[in-house]
Amino acid sequence: MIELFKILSNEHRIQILTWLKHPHDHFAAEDIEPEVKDYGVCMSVIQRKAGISQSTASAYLSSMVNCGLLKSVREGQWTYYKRNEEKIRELAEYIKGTL
Amino acid sequence: MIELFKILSNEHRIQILTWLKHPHDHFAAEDIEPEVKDYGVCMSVIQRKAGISQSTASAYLSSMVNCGLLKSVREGQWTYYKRNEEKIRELAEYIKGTL
DNA sequence: CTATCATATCTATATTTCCCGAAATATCAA
DNA sequence: TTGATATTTCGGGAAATATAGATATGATAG
Repeated sequence: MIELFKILSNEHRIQILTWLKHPHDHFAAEDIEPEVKDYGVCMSVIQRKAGISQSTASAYLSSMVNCGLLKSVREGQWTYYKRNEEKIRELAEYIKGTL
Repeated sequence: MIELFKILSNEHRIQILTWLKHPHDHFAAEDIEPEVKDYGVCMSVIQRKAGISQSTASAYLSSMVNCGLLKSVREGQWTYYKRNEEKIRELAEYIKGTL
């Protein structure tokens, strides 16, 4: 849980999380993998939009996957990221119930 | 909000917050100010229980007041701390709704 | 007034985080 | 194979944070 809060203590990471909540409101349609595949958005697209270096984007996104906030799928040379809604719900429950 | 997550990124501070949720389960009755006064628990008591230095306790608690998680009342030489339930509810709502 | 207790603040140092560029790796296409 | 693109890993400097000890302030008891 502590780890989760650390990850959320950064403007860019929060932003990425909210962008991915409604990808179609924030990314061009061609930058979002088809609903059927449910792949989300790939790193370079997120990186450009966030205005951070690729190494930083990579580190951010993998830390978000590690703590369970995001899920990723590698497809060829691309890695697609999308939210893990369950984890986010869990976090809200924890704050409401336990904290 | 970012600030809030930073504050929550620390084991001791999370612990203090949960202790203060049900003070009677975690502190001696005489260390809790009367319900009527609704003052909560004073710093030195929290500090001893947390096993941190006095200066650290002071910094933790005032940072928690600053970000709205706690409320404090100074009474003579003591400062009593209690939770700001509204802020905590707001946080859960933010995560559930906006994030 | 003096001593003492509770708290706040100041100073200093160790640790962590932020975030980049460069290099390495992976994949695909020609 | 060569080249282009996507991603990951490595190394590190700057900035922020953590946290202790020393000191200051303020209240209270004797």
